[in-house]
Amino acid sequence: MSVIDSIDRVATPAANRAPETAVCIAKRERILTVAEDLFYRYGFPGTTMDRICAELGVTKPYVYYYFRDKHEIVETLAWRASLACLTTMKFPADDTRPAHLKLAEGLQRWVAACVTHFRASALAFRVTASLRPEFRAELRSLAHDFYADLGALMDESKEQGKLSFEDTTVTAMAMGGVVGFMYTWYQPEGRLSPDELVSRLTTTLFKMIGLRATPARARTTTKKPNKAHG
Amino acid sequence: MSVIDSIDRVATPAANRAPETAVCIAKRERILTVAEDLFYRYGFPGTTMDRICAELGVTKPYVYYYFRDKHEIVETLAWRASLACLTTMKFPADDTRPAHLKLAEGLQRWVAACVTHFRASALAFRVTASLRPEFRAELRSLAHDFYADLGALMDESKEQGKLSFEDTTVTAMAMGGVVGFMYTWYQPEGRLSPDELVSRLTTTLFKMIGLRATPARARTTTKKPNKAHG
DNA sequence: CCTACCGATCGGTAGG
DNA sequence: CCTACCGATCGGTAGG
Repeated sequence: MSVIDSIDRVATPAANRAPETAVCIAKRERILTVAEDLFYRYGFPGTTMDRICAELGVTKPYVYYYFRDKHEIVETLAWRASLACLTTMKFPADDTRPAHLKLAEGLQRWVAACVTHFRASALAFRVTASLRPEFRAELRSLAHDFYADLGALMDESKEQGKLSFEDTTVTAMAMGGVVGFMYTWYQPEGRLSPDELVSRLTTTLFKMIGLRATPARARTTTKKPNKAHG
Repeated sequence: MSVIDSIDRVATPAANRAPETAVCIAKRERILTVAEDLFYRYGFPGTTMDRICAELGVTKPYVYYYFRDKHEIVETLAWRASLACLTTMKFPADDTRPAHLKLAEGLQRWVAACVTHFRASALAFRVTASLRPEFRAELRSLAHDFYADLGALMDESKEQGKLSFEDTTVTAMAMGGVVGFMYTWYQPEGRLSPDELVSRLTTTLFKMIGLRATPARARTTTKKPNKAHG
């Protein structure tokens, strides 16, 4: 998969920098975790390298050992999230189920991925202007492929009489708004649990295309431990 | 209306600066037009005052004569757009139509306003981190009131058996995503005319809440002359 | 209404 | 001798 290859191109440190030992990877991930939260809260220009370092309790050369520059950090985050969200409409070649069943599963996965990665996926939209043009083009390409897959499944299901909607493109974009805009209002500690939110949003998407099916049980990958544990 | 009052507080120059003559207002508007396009394309931090001045063919003191600082420009733009989009669910006290008819009209107006102001409304979402906290709070308050009105109309219509949806808040937020996310994909010179886009998006919103009504003829206020003229 | 210029702060990197 | 890291400071540019 060329798509899977490209994550390494962005996310893997160059040979002359941090090696890929378990310790280095862990430190690298810690930087990413802190940066993700700061970028989400204060935006890309509003987050200084000094702030990231302060939050980590380290100095700048520490961070610059693991990342070439500030852009490599935000691009790694945005790329991971985009990859997680925008490959959910791909199915193996030997998957011969009818289109509307694949679509139902894909939409469910899409929503779940967007809920899980809502912080980082916000980056892909909000900091667009701060991203390098080449990287923006890659994100656009990823999104383009996703909407092509989504539109194809929608059209095929519609031809088979399983869906009802007016305009494929506008409806697909409208669905993109439903999940893509979530970062403006979603609060992980809010009224709904991640799984409940996924379920309700998936139901909404189904309704938008006239898909009559019950969403399967949601499965989100929450990094933080659940509140029920405390 | 306290809401209408507040536009002056933000948009009107202070007394010790530019007077409100027709010429001054026109110059001010020209700055806003140029800035809106640049902010939309390059973001708030990515748009330098030098760039705005270069685009206008003036020097910085010219711009600083009409605006106190960079923030006043972006806040004027964001406030106008937000006001236009987020007061569409308000109706006169003597409007005694059933809730679902008001809702249909309100949704239509909302979509039309978002299409018309898509550049500036993008600011309200994308440059959030760059806005002054007090101004962000005012935008949030405006949005809060809007969703309160929207939710009330939705609930009332639902009680009267005119609508079908699962969760009021999630559905309202999902609709917000449909129109709010438009700035990421809408191209004014694209396949659909503004009116066609408004019509299709309104249809999508109606479908999300099970509202069975035909959207009225769209009316968008496009500032640029239509292509059909050329 | 312009030229010239400031205080402050940014991302990134030198030597040790 | 290498890695991982520190204190100090660089050049360049932002808003004003």
